[in-house]
Amino acid sequence: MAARTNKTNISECCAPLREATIDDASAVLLATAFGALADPARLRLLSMIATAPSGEACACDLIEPIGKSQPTVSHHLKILTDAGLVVREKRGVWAWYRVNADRVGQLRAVLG
Amino acid sequence: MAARTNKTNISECCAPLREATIDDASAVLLATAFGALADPARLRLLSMIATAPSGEACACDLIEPIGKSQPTVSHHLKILTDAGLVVREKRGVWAWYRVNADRVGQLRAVLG
DNA sequence: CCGATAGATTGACGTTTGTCGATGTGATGC
DNA sequence: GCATCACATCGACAAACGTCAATCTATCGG
Repeated sequence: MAARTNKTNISECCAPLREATIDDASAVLLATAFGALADPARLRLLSMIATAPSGEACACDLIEPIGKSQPTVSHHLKILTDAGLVVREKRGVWAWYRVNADRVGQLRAVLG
Repeated sequence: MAARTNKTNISECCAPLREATIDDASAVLLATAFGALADPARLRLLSMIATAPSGEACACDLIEPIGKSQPTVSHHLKILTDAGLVVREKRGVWAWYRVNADRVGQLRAVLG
């Protein structure tokens, strides 16, 4: 329940790892976020969305290049969305995804 | 076997996700690396090693704060080591770990 | 040598994850 | 209304993962 409610709670827990020992609660949130990046298919999805000329990609164009079934791709896109790494917008019959640069930047900052 | 042999193969696959669609082979390597960060205990271990005053931490000092058994902590340290995120040096009876800043920077660059 | 200690390895376990086929939902076109 | 298409959700299953107790391997101090 309510995956959408707490998906952005990482907002204030992004001090670089080297600056302070991370507490357990923040570690759990960050681990979930990095977990979203811990799959080849999701990395390629994220990359394909990020490199789309218009800045957004239709789910319909992502299925075939990934080489997985439609439910599987939908599943991966949901994980990326729940992690806040991409944003979904439904337009008509199609679902369009674009990268949430802020969230990606937060994870990047943790490694800084 | 030979986890140490191929742990640095990610060296040349670190173009930012937004610059080019990542190929499958690189995605697998990167996913493994991010997977090493996808666990709360490992994030805290990495953080504790990174924040150690001397730049390195003894495994013996990492077990109690993590609150997991010695084999479990050893297992997590192995995953971090195999992913190239930390370097292990055995001195006498003790194992000392320090962060591999280059590798962390590579992952950071992928999110750049 | 011998006992003690640090840490890695093994084996077993419950849980989580990735995957797919089948089905559900909601918009589009006729 | 009805058929169709894009996508999400469900249910099932195998593989991978996190965990611990038990054991093995070095190293050090007597």
